Amino acid sequence: MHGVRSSKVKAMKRRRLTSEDAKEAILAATEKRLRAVGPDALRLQEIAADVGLSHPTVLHHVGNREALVAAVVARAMEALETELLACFANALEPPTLVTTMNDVDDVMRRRGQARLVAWLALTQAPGTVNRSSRLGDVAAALHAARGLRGKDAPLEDTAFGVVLTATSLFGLALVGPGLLEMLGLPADEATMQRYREWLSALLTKHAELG
Amino acid sequence: MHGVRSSKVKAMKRRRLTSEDAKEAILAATEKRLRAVGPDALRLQEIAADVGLSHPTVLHHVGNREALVAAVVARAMEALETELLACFANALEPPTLVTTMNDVDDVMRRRGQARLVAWLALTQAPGTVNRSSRLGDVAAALHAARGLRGKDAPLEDTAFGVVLTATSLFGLALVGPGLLEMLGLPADEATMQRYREWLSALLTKHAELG
DNA sequence: AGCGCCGTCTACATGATTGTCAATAGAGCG
DNA sequence: CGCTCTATTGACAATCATGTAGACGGCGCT
Repeated sequence: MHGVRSSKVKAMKRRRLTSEDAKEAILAATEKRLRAVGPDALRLQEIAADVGLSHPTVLHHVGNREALVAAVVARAMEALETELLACFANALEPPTLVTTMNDVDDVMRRRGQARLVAWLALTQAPGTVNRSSRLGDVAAALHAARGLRGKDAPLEDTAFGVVLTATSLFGLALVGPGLLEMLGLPADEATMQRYREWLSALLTKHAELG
Repeated sequence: MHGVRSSKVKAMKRRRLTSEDAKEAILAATEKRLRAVGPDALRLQEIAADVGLSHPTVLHHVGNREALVAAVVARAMEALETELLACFANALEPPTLVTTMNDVDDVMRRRGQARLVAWLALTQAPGTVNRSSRLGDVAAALHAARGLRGKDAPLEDTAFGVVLTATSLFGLALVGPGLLEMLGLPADEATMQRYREWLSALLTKHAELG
């Protein structure tokens, strides 16, 4: 029933990982399941099964369930911020704005970060968010770049552009297909791509005019 | 210890509700908790305590936990669609676009519908969404109204405007405060209001130009 | 008042999940 | 090869949530 690991008395081949490898595998498996089912539905047994261990071994490495979730969340948020900064760093020297949008969309959808953020927003108490974020610096840099091209506007204008991009692509990643279907649009990748281009054009036009 | 309802053998004043009243109270309490903690963390005992009943009584009225959640979700989605349609019905004769945005924002944030939708998007299997939505008709009506004022554009342009409004206000309701803080903006209601005005102006300008 | 329906309760059964513990067994090292 | 260290595990404990069973008791009806 248990495949390789049977309940025979003898001849059980245990594989033995280093502490680091085991913990890394456990964190990775937990993060995967966290994106899929959220923190409440996380089951130590399932995580252990994914890694190929028993659940007491998981507890041995991470302490308890709460610490495991906390560690994974911290790790994932760190990765998210790094990825987003990479997207906007490219935006400072933009081929066009749409490539930045595609990058952000890739982070949100393909890498599942939108689901992760949504889980946190829904389950974590407000105020548990990352306080010292480098995203503000990026917004300031974007604004400075705009200023160099002549037209300058209040800093808040640039920041609102970032808010628009982030919230819309975040929302689209979560409820995009359903929303498009409710509107009678095809809920396929081509439509999503056209929307991103449309949104880019909207913001670009706004930035070029007053 | 239990306040009114003690464990004394005699003299227990039971209040007796009609079947409809009890079920309504149970659904209302469940919906409230569903918004707060999500479907996984729903506890029949807590719902029962909110209503002032014991948990077997709750089960007596709703059958089982799964049916309870299903009933509440159906009810809430129905209400959500009605509320959104009301917002956009006013948008057909707009004082300005910003009032529609404020209405939608009120539905999403104040009434907590954004959290509800997010829970569903995260927990329900994709494709469980409401298929026959009247939202497509509203988008078509909006587009027709635009056409009457001269400038006409592809229908998708109007639909994308709805997508933008819905996704951005939805995302703002979920992660707005945290995002604003990360950008160095004050995460207060005034900033949110300015953002809605900014977004309205953006779309209005787009609609008036090509 | 007597009767019956049914909403409500207490008590219990059942299963799932987290966490503990002592024993087992790889792997490096003398 | 034997020894130590510790990753690993099965068995167990404790808690909790869902669901069941039977008794209790309002409340309407005759």
